[in-house]
Amino acid sequence: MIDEPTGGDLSRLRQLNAATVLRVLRADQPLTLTELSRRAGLSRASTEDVARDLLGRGWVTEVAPAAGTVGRPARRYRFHAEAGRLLGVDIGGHKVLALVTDLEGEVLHQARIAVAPELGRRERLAVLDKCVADALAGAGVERSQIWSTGVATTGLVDGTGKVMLSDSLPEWTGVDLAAHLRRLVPGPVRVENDCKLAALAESWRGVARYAKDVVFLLAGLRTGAGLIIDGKLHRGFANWSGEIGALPAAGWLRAPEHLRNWLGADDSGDDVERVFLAARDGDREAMRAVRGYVRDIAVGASALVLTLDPEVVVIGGGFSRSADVLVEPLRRELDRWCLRTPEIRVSAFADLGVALGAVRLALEQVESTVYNGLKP
Amino acid sequence: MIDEPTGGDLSRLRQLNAATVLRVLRADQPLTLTELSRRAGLSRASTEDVARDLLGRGWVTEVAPAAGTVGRPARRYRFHAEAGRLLGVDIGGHKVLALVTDLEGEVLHQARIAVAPELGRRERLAVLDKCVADALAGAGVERSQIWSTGVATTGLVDGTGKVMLSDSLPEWTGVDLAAHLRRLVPGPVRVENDCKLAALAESWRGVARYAKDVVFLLAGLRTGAGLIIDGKLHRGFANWSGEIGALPAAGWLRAPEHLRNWLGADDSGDDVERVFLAARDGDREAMRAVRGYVRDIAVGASALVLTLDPEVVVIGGGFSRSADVLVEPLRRELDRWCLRTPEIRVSAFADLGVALGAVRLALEQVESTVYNGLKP
DNA sequence: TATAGTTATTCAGGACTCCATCAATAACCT
DNA sequence: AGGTTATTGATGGAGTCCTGAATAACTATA
Repeated sequence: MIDEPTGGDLSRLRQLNAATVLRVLRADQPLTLTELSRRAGLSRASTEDVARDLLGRGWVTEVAPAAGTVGRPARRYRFHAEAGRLLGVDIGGHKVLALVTDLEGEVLHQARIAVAPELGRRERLAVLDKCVADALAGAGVERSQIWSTGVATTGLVDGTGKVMLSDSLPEWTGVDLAAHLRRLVPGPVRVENDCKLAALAESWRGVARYAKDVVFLLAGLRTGAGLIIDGKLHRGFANWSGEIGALPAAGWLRAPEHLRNWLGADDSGDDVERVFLAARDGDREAMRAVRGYVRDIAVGASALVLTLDPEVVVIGGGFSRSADVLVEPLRRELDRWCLRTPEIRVSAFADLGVALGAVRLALEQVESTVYNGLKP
Repeated sequence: MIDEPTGGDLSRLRQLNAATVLRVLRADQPLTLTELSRRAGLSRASTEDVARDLLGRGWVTEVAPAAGTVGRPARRYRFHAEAGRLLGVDIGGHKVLALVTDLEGEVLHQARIAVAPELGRRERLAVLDKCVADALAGAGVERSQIWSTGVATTGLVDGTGKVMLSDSLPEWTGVDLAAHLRRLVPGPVRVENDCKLAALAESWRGVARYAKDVVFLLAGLRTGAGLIIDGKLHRGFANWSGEIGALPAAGWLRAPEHLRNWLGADDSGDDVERVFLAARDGDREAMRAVRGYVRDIAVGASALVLTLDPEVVVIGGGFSRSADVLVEPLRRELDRWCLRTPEIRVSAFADLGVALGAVRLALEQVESTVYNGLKP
């Protein structure tokens, strides 16, 4: 959050203290000055000073005092989440999803538009524009109120917000999403790969909240991974981290074949669910197909786990709806290969995870400017 | 380095400033006050104040003014590396190595004792004691001058400094090295796995100095890995990171067989070098053996690279002496599997790398206490 | 209903750290 | 010996934090 705690000016100290007060306040909501000062490690007097300052800048607001307490009722403050809005967008193969949230990441409105995977670039961008407009309208928010935007997309993304490579959407390669979004909304725009953002969401407010090191598996017809290392999203030198699936020995390329074979010729994407349903009902062939799928997935997953030794593995993506059929076999397979099998948890975000990660990306941007500067 | 930049007291600001001045000073050595103030971002007056403070505490010393400059010669300061000593120990299968350094990590003396791999636990610990004593005597340093100690050992280490598992030295499992060393020297003692520390050394003052993400491969009859992620040593939840070798699909278990087969029945460890020499001389069979070895190693290495997308891969360990025969084939194999092949570099530490990593571990301990507190 | 008890708030005084500025000082070069 | 250049030292002012005493608001109890 803070770039370099290099010390310096007196005002720098005030900045740091203001930042901690804000952080404490955001950790749990309405606090009295005395509580605040205790948790921030400052004297009451200074805390008051800082609070007045933050109040003036619009970062915090006052809440009605709590009733029914002994003594003079204390003023209570909370983080002013309504001061600005965040936009998080998930551009997937089958849908575009836009979330408008407050500065806490609380979702105010979501808009969703289904699209065909074979849709062209221009048309997809048009859908994106429409979806963002819908979300803003639904939340009753002007474009100008958006402080920061996060965008998730399939494919690998470079540092500037351009899509470098997308094998599921060939037409998508080369799109400069950051530039496109910047025309729509003010404030910074950051773009990132969908797996990575789903991982970020899980470590932010998902099932991996308290873990420092997390492996997130996006399980679907496409298999992907996102890594949280030391509490932060790991990107790597050229943003190609987590691409273990490219290694044939990892088994991820072959894995979905087991499911497709069971389905037969009709390979329409949405039908894959049927295998899991059948397996749950005890269909022998379906169970075998699922087992084969898991066995293949598990090799790559084990490679990730053995490399990083994470605290928890999170299963997300389309197949996570059928996680009850997947988790136990996966655990058994990981037990087979790993020195220490991490906890396995299933995402609880349904198909919102990626978009929430995008929101988190937007929020990180805001936090980084807040915590060193407190300018806005 | 700094736990929580929580701000707080006025004295905290002074601490931060003192820490930055020290950091600046350590980055490159003798500096005048004006230079120091410029780089630390403080006013000259404050810098002087801080410098006087640090001088009084023994953290910096004065150097003779530079001659041949115009104007009044400025006082020059440098980090007082002689204020304390560090001890770094590498306990390997075939040798015990102890380094005594100053606070910059400059080696004052090294002591080395060769041991047989089959040596028992008590005897090995006795050798360790001897080696430490030799190193101290050779450097002319009293035990009491040692501020901090780092220990590298084969096998996996738990958080308290106990060896949890060592397959190369079965008798070693369960040894409480931290406790043992604490009886020998004052100050904190930290213990870590040898691969991890070799990686740390490379990112500290080795060939991976400027990289944020590094995969270090310890190539020898045993293959291992250490990971630097975001500039820090990655340990994982239970300190089992980098153990990709446990996965059969990674090929690391099988890899040395290629070399052993060429060598024939006489499998004495030191002879492996012969394969590489023969391969360099053009022996067809030897070349085939080396190629097979590299092909197997490369699968696991690719798994690490694809997972993390590091900037550089460093080859260390016993075989790094023959790196000229290994690097090119390895690069070709990585090209085959990886989306982006990182730079490949060869360690320049010969067999000192692990011990230097141990020194770095000791130094980190000192830095963490220095930068928040400045007590000693 | 009045008073004691409890907790928050407000205010003033004191201490510490940093900065800007200016005069004094020291060494080197010509 | 004088000029040049840079450092050193001292002073005053500003910003921030802390402590402690006085005041304010509300509850509980007689």
